[in-house]
Amino acid sequence: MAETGTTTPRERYRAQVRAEIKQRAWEQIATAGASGLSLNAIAKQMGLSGPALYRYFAGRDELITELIRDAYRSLADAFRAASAAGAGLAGLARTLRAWALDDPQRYFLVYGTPVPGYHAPDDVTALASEIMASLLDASAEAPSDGPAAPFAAQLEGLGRQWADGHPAPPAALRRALAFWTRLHGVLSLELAGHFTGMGFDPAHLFTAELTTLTDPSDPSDAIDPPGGPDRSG
Amino acid sequence: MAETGTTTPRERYRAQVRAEIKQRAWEQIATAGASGLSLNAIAKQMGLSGPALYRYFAGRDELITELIRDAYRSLADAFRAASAAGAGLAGLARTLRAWALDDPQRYFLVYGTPVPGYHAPDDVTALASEIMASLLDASAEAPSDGPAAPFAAQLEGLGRQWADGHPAPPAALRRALAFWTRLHGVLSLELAGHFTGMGFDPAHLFTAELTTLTDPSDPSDAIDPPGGPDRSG
DNA sequence: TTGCGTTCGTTAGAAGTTGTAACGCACAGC
DNA sequence: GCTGTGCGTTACAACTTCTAACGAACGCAA
Repeated sequence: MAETGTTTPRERYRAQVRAEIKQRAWEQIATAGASGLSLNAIAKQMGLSGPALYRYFAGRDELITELIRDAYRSLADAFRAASAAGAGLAGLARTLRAWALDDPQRYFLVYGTPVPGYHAPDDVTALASEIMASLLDASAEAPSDGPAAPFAAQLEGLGRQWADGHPAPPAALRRALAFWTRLHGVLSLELAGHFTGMGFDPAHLFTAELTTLTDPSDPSDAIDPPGGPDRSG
Repeated sequence: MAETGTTTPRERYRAQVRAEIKQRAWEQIATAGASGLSLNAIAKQMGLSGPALYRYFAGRDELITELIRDAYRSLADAFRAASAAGAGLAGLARTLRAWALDDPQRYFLVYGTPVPGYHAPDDVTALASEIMASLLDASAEAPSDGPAAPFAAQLEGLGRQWADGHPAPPAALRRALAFWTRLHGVLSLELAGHFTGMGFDPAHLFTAELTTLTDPSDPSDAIDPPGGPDRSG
């Protein structure tokens, strides 16, 4: 079953050790955050000396970059799978939230505080584009008629730039952007613990914000219920 | 003008050195992030030996906690000043964005990736409540009639919990929450550089999201323009 | 099966970090 | 002017990342 292809024993061993290093790194990150990741501690856990790990990763930065890459790939895969299963914007939102709650620090590795000097390698930005492409696919499903809004008009033809030349109308771009920023806004604050002790269920806030995206004219969870004050006067 | 009160020369000197340490720390954080903060480097910059700083801060953690405290206080002050100047939700949004852009790492110190083990001291949560109070003040200004939405209904009487017993109606709580999460969503992604190279102005996206808060029924930047598809069929 | 070469893990060490301990000096207040 | 508190020092321990040099083990090929 394990059709590993033409890999030498050394390559297999190397891949296995690299995988174990990354797994231990994930465990460490989950409990101490990315800044608390220690190569030496990982080596000790594996019964190795510190410098041994440098045979597998050039250094701490490369390991973290690899973890970021895996995190992006994981989210991109989840989105692609959801898309393939026919999930719409709501399905993607559920996928995103489940992915985030599954490992909050993994979410923060992708969308959290950036290191000022760090610049993501090209393949990572490619994965980001793939994620955006799945999002645009789902955003384009819902029909968009009516005149283009001022900001949306600014988005004309930007799909080519974002996601592998995705040809999406401005309204879809606007919707995808709102999906991203609003759900990230709720999720990141929830995962950071800023809602603890506030007495409401973050999941409800998440779905309420989702509703503003999938059903913009649905008043059920709008900011202002219908029949508000007459603003024309 | 400088009514320092009854402070001994030693106290004044101590306060001055502490202030200089914090200032250098802010500079370091701005260029290398919070994880790149080094007490030794600060000491060298000030012409001191490493352990000298431990007379002023118990350790790295206490210094960072103090910086977080200052960051919270800074935002709370900015919000209070804006509120006192009669700023509404839009004014608070402008204040927030200017405060964030002024020092992105300071923003991330407050709303960025949390350290798993860290728990904020009580006075910091009190400042968070004060920020929330300013937000609720502005949120309560706009009248809210109509039936309470499902999620908003869950927020009944929660103002007492959030912000110094602030008596706000559910709709105001809902609005404040949306203000917080939506603007944070846009701001944090912008500051993290996730919009770079996408070809649109993050400021426009910010104001577009703000419009959904201050003018929920304004179609100008809504997700779906008016006259959308008939969803009842 | 017998080499040979790549790869791996080791120890040693440099340069950095946080943080503690002990010492001396200088300053402020009495 | 004396005295004690507070400050800065050096020395040190324990940790980190990361390099260098060495030896052993392993796979492959003849």
